[in-house]
Amino acid sequence: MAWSIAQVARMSKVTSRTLRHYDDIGLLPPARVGDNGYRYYEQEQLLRLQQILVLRELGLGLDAIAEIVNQGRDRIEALRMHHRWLLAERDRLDRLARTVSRTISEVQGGEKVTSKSAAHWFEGFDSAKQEQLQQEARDRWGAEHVDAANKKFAGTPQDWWQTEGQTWLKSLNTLIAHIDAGRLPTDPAVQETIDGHYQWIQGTWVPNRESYTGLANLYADDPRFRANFDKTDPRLAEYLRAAMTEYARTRLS
Amino acid sequence: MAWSIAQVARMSKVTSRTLRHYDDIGLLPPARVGDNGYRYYEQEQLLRLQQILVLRELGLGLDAIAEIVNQGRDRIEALRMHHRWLLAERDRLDRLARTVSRTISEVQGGEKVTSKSAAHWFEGFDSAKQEQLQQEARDRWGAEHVDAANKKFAGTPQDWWQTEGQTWLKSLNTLIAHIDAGRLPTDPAVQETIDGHYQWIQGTWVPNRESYTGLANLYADDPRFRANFDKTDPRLAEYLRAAMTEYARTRLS
DNA sequence: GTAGAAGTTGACGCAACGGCAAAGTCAAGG
DNA sequence: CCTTGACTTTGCCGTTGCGTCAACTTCTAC
Repeated sequence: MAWSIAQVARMSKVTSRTLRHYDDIGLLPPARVGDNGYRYYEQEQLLRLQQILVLRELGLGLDAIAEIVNQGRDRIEALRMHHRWLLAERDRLDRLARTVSRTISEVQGGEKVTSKSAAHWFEGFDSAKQEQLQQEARDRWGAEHVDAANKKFAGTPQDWWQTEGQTWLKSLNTLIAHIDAGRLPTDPAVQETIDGHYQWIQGTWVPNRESYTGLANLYADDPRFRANFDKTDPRLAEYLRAAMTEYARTRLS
Repeated sequence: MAWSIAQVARMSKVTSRTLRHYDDIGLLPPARVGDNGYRYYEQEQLLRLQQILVLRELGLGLDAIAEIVNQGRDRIEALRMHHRWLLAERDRLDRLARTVSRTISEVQGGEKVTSKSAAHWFEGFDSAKQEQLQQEARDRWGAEHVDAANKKFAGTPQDWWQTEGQTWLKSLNTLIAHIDAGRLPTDPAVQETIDGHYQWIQGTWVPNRESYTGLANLYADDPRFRANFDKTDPRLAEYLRAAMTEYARTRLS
């Protein structure tokens, strides 16, 4: 079923002016615009609006919200991530309340304040920064193509590794050869190997500098990937991180 | 001890530019300005800054924050109020997280959405409004003069009622006479009686329209006051509320 | 047809800073 | 004393995300 702009505004407590603004900037286009020029919204738009409001609540700017909302391909995963962010923010507010409690005690105690104790007065105010959440989302979706490829073969990470992963293994063996030859991760030959990986990735995902760097960190830090790399060669994970990070820095924006 | 602006900025994670802005608008003047023109802050200012940051975190505008921070005369009470607001906000974020959890379940269930179910998607987004918190603070301080007068006599609310309250009781008896005479709360004679109350209050507190209205509501809604009014005459509380509200509307700004 | 509600677009203003420039002050080292 | 770099000042401009308002169109009920 479809809702008019006023109905959506009432449900969501967002003004119709804001909804139009979000349409203007492409953040939340309506499902359709009638012959009369009126906007009509469907379930898909309401779900998207909820995501927007969560991220707005968490203090993100609209450009960051657009990026996160637009790039998510698995809605359930996105919602789970938002849920986790909300719980983290809830816990931060709890910490804030505890900071105020502590202040009450100190003021009642009439103690002389020092630089050290005063610093405690501001614990919890340093909220999750836009960049941190944005980066986490990028890391998340950077890993998505791996999950998607894994799902495609309807198997476990080990299955992927034994099949599609063999292509990737060839690249890894090349990297190991680079290591044995004493080449730095920044060496042009190493970067060419990484470029092969980057071209391969583009089949399902086009990362930018930040998200490709995020993927590099994921390979090195996530136990699933780390275990496989270490099995092949214990030097590999960190070498790969350095090489991919360099590639992202010099060739991506 | 005194802190420079950069030291305060580092402790509080607020930029020095913002601290200067707060000085400019009178929200947070420094303890003193040195001969060199530099701002120096003391414990008092840090405590005030913490309050400002709490209220900012809760979404209040700076003008509302100024009002709340400036009017509080009992710091401990103010901090307790802020603590309570933070806990309420924390609980709201918890509700938001639950809303997202519910959405996850519904989307996974693939159910068709109705107007009724969609409305649940936005539960928790309606945060505490600036006006609500402002009003609560005004109510709080509106009641403060009663508490202060009560403390002055170092007794219980009943003590106050038996002593200073007798002056107040005379006004109430006049109001009861107005009721018996069938005069509406808006009647000029009634308003003159309320004016007597207003003049009496000014000994300890100068309310504006909103805070005097808040006091009217406090008298009618707070069990301590309500019980005393009902004891005198069951018609009194609501009549007083209406009369004081009218007085505030027509004579205060 | 009329009136009021609902919706549109466009434009302006506001709040709360962040960033930057220009200039002054301070402290340490030569 | 001079120099340098860190720290601080004031003033000004721009940004972001709306809220408000005006002028106009569309819809619905009487």
